[in-house]
Amino acid sequence: MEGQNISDIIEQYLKSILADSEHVEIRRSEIADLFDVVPSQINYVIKTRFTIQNGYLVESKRGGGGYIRIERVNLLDDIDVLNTLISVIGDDINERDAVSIIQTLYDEDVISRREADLMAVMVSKQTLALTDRQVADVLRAHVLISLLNRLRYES
Amino acid sequence: MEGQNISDIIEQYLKSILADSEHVEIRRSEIADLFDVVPSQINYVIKTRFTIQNGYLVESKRGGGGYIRIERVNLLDDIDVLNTLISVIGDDINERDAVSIIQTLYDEDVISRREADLMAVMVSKQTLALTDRQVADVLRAHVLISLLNRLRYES
DNA sequence: CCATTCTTTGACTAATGTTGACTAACATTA
DNA sequence: TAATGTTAGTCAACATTAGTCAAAGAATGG
Repeated sequence: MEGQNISDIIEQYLKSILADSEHVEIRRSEIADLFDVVPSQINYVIKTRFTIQNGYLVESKRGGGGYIRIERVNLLDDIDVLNTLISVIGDDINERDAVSIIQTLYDEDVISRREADLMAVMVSKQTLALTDRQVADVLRAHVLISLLNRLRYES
Repeated sequence: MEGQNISDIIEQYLKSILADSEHVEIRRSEIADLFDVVPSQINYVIKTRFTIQNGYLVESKRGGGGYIRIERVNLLDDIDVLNTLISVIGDDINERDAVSIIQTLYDEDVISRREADLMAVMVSKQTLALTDRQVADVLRAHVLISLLNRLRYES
């Protein structure tokens, strides 16, 4: 079932630590050595198995004393709303549609008036001032999806 | 726990003093000796961790009796925080400095934790995913200034 | 058996930290 | 005032981590 491949084994290892602790902090090369894989495989495991959809937050730092930290977070009840809205966004979105999504979030009490205002500023044409409107639409979609993903959990 | 590298440890040391006092005045070589690093590492720590974006002012003097003085500034007391921070941003800004500014806004009770989190998402590299990093830095400055300006209204 | 998806690998890139040689500013003393 | 000593500042080389990406290999489903 599980544990067929090394990625699954590493996943289980990390999750066994996360069963007791709210977070786990690793040195990438150490875990890679422990399981005798190349360091980038750790990135693969994290990218495929410790996503925000699964309730995990990942942060890292490079350089001396660098680390990768995985944190377990509480997903909120608004998941369905958020999933629906994210699926609506697609690869690009114009300002009008973006604002209507933000309005929906406010109507559904997912965000406050002030948060809605900040988000609206963020997706406005004026803020995303780029010469290429297509690029701006793509970027706006990026921004919105990032924000919605952030709303999935609370810290 | 963080602070695996010596720069983090020195940062924590200085901040522990600043927790009680409005300022800390050091002799560079003494701190360098204390932590067994070269003197210029102290400059590195200050340059990366005690910037105005972080709410600190640094002044120093060379020659006999020289010193480095780090002061915690209360941006709210002085002038308008927002104006101060906006003037600091300039034409472009990297993610690190942007996050420092957002952190300062939170420290100064201008924004809530959640608003800070959302703003951090907005200025993150991942969100502002552009091929050209320079363009991303310019856009980030634009975004931050737009957000700060929005914080002026209502309240 | 083929096509598709998932996993593994490593070369290259990026970010951050550490070090030391050299420079600049200031103070003291001759 | 000039010379010397005592500090801090700058900068570039080097060191130490993690991230990206695409190609190759393995597993899976039809």
